[in-house]
Amino acid sequence: MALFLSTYINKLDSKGRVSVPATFRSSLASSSFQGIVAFKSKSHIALECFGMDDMIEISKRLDHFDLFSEAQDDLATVIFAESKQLPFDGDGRIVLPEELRSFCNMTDKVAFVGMGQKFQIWEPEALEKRLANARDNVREQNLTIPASKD
Amino acid sequence: MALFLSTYINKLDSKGRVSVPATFRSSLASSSFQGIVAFKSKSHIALECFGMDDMIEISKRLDHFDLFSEAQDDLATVIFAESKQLPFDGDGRIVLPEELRSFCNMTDKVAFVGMGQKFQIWEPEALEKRLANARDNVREQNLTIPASKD
DNA sequence: TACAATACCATGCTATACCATATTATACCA
DNA sequence: TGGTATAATATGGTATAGCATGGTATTGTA
Repeated sequence: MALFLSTYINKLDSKGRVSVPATFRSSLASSSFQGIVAFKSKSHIALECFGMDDMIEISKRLDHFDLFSEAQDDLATVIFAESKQLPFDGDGRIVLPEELRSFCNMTDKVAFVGMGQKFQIWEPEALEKRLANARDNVREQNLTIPASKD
Repeated sequence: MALFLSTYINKLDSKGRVSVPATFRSSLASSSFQGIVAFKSKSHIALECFGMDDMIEISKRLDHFDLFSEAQDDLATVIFAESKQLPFDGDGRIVLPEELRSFCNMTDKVAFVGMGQKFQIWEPEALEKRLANARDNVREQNLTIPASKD
């Protein structure tokens, strides 16, 4: 199973290209598509990123709804219509489309943030603020990780 | 497995021709028919599109209704009788028949909208409204992807 | 024979595949 | 433990192939 850890900051070139951290790429090596799938986060000014296999998994779960039901339609629209398929080039880079870059206010550098099964891409300064905020939330609410169900 | 992702806007020429996005075509490469199947959506001013292999799959699902029940008959009529088989030309284009274009109020551009196992074709401005609507529905009803059953 | 549908061809553009360099991290050896 | 060699990674630039698009020819049909 793919597991994305740690944070890496890489450079965005004039064409919107950026190297995906090598450790993230190796997590996706066995995927059916050499690249990532990205879409705008619903809760942050950032991009949510998955491997293609996870998107297929999501698609299968949606099959539990009736094919033309409203819920199925709304979810599929939000998730799939607004996502972008970003293939690796020969050197492990992706091209971040202008639309996604401007949504995140990205200029010359971006941060890849491991989140376990998925990862996010942030404008580095926005990420700093978010991290400080997340630390506060964890401290104030004494958030903990649930015990294993095994 | 074929998965349709993202949204692409392509030009409709004077003969009603339009390029199917290359990524969608490659999802259909292994299909038994080189082209798509399209029919008018029941819930939107848009076209629902599948590969031929998925139409066969839908047909199997309909078998779960009683063979001569009203529901089965209605659905089968709407989906199969009113659907059009649109073959690719040598350059990966389809011809959208006048009847389907006018149903969607299409003029010079159309949007191909990935929905996972299917895709839709929209008049671009109508799509914008639909996207906003889908986002609202998901937020208001707290729709989420069902958890895995594993 | 006239019309419409479809197959075929031609072109500009853009995405991406390729190559070349710089930089960093790692491994090896003293 | 420290320094150096080496390999992997990140980055920058260029060439090319594929794609979207426009047009023409040919076939079938009424």
